[in-house]
Amino acid sequence: MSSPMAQVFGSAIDADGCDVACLHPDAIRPVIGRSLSQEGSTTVAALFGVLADPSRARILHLLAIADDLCVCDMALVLGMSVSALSHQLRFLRERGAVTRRKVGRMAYYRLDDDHIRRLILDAAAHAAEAVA
Amino acid sequence: MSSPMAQVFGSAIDADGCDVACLHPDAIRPVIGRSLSQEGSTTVAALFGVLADPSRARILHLLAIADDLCVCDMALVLGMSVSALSHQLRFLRERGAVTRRKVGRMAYYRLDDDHIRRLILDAAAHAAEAVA
DNA sequence: CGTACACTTGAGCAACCACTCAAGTGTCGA
DNA sequence: TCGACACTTGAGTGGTTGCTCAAGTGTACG
Repeated sequence: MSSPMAQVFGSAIDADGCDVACLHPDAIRPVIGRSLSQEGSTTVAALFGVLADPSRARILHLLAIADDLCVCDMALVLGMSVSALSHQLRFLRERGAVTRRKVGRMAYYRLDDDHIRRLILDAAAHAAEAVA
Repeated sequence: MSSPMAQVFGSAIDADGCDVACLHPDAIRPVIGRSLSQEGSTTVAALFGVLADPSRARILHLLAIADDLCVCDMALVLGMSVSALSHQLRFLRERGAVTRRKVGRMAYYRLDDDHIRRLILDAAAHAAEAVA
């Protein structure tokens, strides 16, 4: 197996075979082998996919500014059904974005991914700027 | 109309009405009015939606490490059909992520959003780390 | 016990998405 | 002027997704 880099970055074509078909060998030679691999792109897309839905963006932003919230309170603040919320929280939990703490019949969710916290807070600030 | 902040951040419920129905008034009062609005969440989701597809992630990453590439060369490097690529490039162009420069019968695309450039490069590096 | 409650889950459905295929536009060279 | 070429576009399609609705799980409390 090759290095970790080669697993995420890599190309389907080899550098030598290129010169035959491509139009601008000089333009593409420097990037051959440095582009995102299929596998790497799937990982990247999955990360952004977590944030690429309005409901999930609101859930994650809410958890980013509050520490710990139960499903019922989140549903109230966000104005969405408990069922829809639970489905999304399951999705987020399976991807490691949030964790659940059960107390009696309640479930408290917490944002558990600093990368995602940074992304959502940054994007929300960006969106506020764009409106201004 | 209210301030730009209130357009992006805001809530469907008012702070006073909460105390009746919610389970943890103290937990949610601090976040009332600070959560992402429907409109803000749509903007945020649209931004991440651009990056939430493996093919688009590879296209954008390729353009992030190369200045300027024609469709044909991109198709070769990425190993995808020219038609599929053109559809995605149209999508990216409509959202302002890339710009097109036409020279004769060729079209050169360039990444034209620094926010997206930072996001894709950061995420790709992150993915490489995760594999290691 | 038994009911109420907080949450979860499965089925089903309408909307969306990324692709292929085929046809179309505009440019270049012979 | 003709054909090859680089790219675009529209139609169609299989797959995914985010929701609702209804049923189910487990806990608390009388």
